[in-house]
Amino acid sequence: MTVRPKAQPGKRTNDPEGLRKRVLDVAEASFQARGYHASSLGDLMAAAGVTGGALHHHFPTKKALALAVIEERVAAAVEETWIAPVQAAGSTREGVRSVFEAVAAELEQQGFVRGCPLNNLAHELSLADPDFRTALAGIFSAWRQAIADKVRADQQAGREQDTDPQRFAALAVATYSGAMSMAKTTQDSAVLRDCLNALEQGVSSARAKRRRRVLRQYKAF
Amino acid sequence: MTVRPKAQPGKRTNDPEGLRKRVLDVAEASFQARGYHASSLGDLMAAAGVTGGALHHHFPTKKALALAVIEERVAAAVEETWIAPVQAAGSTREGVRSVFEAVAAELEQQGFVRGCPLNNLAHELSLADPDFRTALAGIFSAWRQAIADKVRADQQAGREQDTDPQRFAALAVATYSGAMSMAKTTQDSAVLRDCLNALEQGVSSARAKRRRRVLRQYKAF
DNA sequence: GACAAAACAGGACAACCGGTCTGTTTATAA
DNA sequence: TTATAAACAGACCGGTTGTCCTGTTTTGTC
Repeated sequence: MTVRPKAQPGKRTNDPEGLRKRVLDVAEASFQARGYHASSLGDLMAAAGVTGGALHHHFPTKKALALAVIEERVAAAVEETWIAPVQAAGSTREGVRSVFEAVAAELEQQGFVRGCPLNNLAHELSLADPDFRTALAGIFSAWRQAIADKVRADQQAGREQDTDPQRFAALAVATYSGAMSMAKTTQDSAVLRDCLNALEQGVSSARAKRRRRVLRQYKAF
Repeated sequence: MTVRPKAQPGKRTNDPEGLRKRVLDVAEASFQARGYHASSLGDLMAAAGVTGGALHHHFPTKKALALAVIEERVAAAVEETWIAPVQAAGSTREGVRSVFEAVAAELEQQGFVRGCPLNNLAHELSLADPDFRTALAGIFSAWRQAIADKVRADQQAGREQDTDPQRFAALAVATYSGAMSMAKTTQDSAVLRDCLNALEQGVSSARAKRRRRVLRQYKAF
């Protein structure tokens, strides 16, 4: 995985930041792939090329390590894959669509689904420890708020007047989370596209829907 | 928790089915509250009042126990709380609404959120073992199919002509799963109602939406 | 260079985990 | 009753886990 400059006997170079980063890299990946409880510190140490003493120096407990992964890595992942793209998009719906499609494309390319980092840890740790729960809830909150803010920006531009920002944000986050959950379980990213299409059809094709409804009523009787 | 008829020395009554049920009860609850890896067989044995020999007789391995919980309990829970109510409802939307509201009411009544049994285990075990993944994926599939079938029934009754059954089913399941995930993390069931409202507003208020859109365009310029 | 603090090495340990094993008791059928 | 298998009891074991502890090396500061 990551290259570790194995010191020949007698030479050592202290690199606290680099070592800390390596540990976080490995922990993030292992928590994502195997979960918190199934990831042993021994495995992480071996994978990161780090001794017990060094690990304990930077992260006194396993919980401290997980908390750092959540606050520094999971939060950043949500920021990078969701918040920033939505903020940069021309509209909320464009942003949501682009994220769904980007994630689906990435999953299809890499061939398997590891799931959403936030949801993976949220399910395993929310009830295990109040500190975990608080940290994870904060990320969910920021995620939702970013989408709601984007809806409000749309509304100030004269769009989405009939959309409740908070509700839509909740729906978007829930749909994505649930879709990723199913995608992980079925190992098939198609459900992501199904959900996106259903989401868009439901909330934005009002005109087409009304036309069809009239036609159908003719045929129904 | 459950009453265990502790045998006085010399008297014992074999009750294989009852013992098996007690173990499954305890395992289901513990897997739900603490997760699979965080539940030790020792704890389960103590909680169920069962010895190691008895446990091993009915469930040779921890994996076998978990598989039984998934196939017998989690599947039944989805059937009971989702599939049956939706099938019994007058329409898909009524069914979905009633389930969301029933779950939200139950959560508010009991004061805290344990999360969705299926999603909890799906996140922790889907990547851990192919057998787990297959069993869990089957439950998701049945869940989705039941909703999709209900939509098709609606369509044969002349409704929901503009709804794609598969997509709507995926959206409903994903929204519920994701909402429960957030509810568990924030320990607040309000997000369930937010998602339900957003879901219903999005897919069923086409007429009202169109009216508002026209009015807004007047004001916008 | 002297010195203190930070960074790291690596072993030790006690608790715990899941599984196995042997033996005993209960139910079933002949 | 007797044989036969199922049901259960309870101790045991090898391996693992997270954490701690002592010691050594590097780094920064005066």
